[in-house]
Amino acid sequence: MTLRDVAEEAGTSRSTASRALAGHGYVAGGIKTRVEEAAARLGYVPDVSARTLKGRSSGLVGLLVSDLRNQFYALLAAGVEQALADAGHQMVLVDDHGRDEQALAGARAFLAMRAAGVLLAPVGRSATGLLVEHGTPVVEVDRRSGVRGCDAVTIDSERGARDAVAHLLGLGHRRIAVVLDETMWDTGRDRLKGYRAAHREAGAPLPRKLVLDLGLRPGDPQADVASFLDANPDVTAVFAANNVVAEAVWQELQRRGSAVPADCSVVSFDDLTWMRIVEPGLTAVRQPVYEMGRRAAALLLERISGERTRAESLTLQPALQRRGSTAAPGVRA
Amino acid sequence: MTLRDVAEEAGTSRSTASRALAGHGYVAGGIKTRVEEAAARLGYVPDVSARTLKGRSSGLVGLLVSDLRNQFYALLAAGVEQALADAGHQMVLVDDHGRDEQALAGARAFLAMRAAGVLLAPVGRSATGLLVEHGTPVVEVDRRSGVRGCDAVTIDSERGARDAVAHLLGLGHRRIAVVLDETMWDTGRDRLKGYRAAHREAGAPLPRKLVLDLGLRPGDPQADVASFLDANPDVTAVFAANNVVAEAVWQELQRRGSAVPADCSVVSFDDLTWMRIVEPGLTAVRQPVYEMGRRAAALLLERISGERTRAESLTLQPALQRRGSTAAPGVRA
DNA sequence: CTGTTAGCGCTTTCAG
DNA sequence: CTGAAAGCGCTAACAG
Repeated sequence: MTLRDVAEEAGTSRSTASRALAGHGYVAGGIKTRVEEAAARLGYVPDVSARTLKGRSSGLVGLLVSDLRNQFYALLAAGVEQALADAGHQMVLVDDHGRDEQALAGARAFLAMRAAGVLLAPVGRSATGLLVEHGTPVVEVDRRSGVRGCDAVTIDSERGARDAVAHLLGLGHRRIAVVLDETMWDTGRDRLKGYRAAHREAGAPLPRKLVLDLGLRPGDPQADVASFLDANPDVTAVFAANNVVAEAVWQELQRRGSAVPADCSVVSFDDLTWMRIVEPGLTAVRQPVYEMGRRAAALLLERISGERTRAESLTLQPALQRRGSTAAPGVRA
Repeated sequence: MTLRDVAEEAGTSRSTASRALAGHGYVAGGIKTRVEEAAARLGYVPDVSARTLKGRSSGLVGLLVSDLRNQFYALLAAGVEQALADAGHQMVLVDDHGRDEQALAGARAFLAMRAAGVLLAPVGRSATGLLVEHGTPVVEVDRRSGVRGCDAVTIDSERGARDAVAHLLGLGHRRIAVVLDETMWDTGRDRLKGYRAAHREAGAPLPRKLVLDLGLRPGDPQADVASFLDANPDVTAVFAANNVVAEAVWQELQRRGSAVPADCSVVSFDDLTWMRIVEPGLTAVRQPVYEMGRRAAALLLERISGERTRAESLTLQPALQRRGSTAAPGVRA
């Protein structure tokens, strides 16, 4: 079932059929409908490979994430898909499971399929580099690798963290722990910066040794949280730097029967479904994740279409969502 | 950067370079390494479109889901991606947002890119039909459209529902409501069947009018649950047929201050993260969703490779996960 | 306005 | 074992 068949069915040449279906170029009205009817009758579906080979874009856009099972990335992917589909593009989704080799393999696949552009949410630096080098339009999402020439959409991590910690300080907490799982990317680093900045701005002394870094592949994060809390019984509040560590913290507090917020207040960076369902609701820094996906895709589409050539960075603002998990030290919700 | 450049760099012909890189066909050892080095030096990435055009498969596999923001589908997609990536395929993910037109557009896109196969999780019947008609290998996941010739992986909905409701009946409940959002697919229908079968098997009379169908695009599901509960104050337990309605039910019980399980027991079909985090844990029918994605992809790969030509159906078994939300009527956890 | 021609990058006979 | 040649399906000049 090729264009040739359609042309024969309509009694015309392949080029005319091509023009009739593509819409550009001159075609007589009568012929045009005849070709369209023939195509419909035969159930003709144009071959993207042939079109791509001829120099036009594949219409495919790659999205690389580091863990699709994490609701954060799922939402991001949903936003990206939405914006791409509206523009008639397809999304090729690759999950690197946090491994740089897989990220590279994904990037190579994107190159091989001549992807119109790529969105990168994992950012091992190597994938970004490879793609940019080959001239593929790239937008980094959530994290930045520092490679020049690519667009980026991020969320103001420092600001979100500062707001969260300032909220706790405002309630009177002075022994606030921060729990994170990486400081190698700007997300983790900036959230730590925000934690410090909030203390500075409040004129509160920066507690020593209240930073717990679980690492990206923790054996048993909840156990680590447990021993940390055992070692620091004077902690009255915890700032969890993302949804994964927030879960570990929450579960551990539950396990040991700590009353939240009476014994310990909790704030999470990243606001997922369960945080508003649990009792008392978990105070969280809401990130516009779906929106971030949409905006990133939009930025990429501008690049692809050539409307814009200069790299652009967008920073979205998070918002603190106050719920029952935060109160003054010792106070019940 | 084409094969021609690599061939020139290696001082050989295109055909030889092709054979050297592809691995099949006769190539002298020395030449082979020379070509490989040249390719590496130039950063050559083969063009999938050209390869596809030449008759080989695109290596792309489509996945159509109805709502990626729903964690169920995100997990499914993650499982699919994992299995596909292991086999060297890429996943093109389309979200139809429950609209049949979008599903069709997605299916057409899959055809246009000559997808090696497609996994269908939304199953408006039309997409399945179109793909099967064109000879694309199709695996239906979670729901079946009834179209012949495609493989399927589903979860035993009736059995899961029966177990859940039998559990409630065993605890002594006799006024058990079932809340669902569709009965047009086998998922909804079978869960309703299971609800009835459990009553039958327990010799319990089937309550009249305790079936609440919220519909797929409910205005305000929680409000509907509220008026239903108002109208049926004698209900002592609720069986929620999926994670979406479970959330509405849970939130409404919380809003009205009903004690779970003392005032009302709850079971959900589909076990998400939040259900084990809330207090008391939500008893749920655990579906192996990620596994279902992997198995479905595996089935598809068998079809694609031609190892198997007969359609095959797989049914996975769910398992009831008992938590605090279910107890005998009137009993506190 | 329409048809002929060439060629995108690759693979694959088929001679050499 | 290697190279020349043809062609996958489509589009874009360029003649007619």
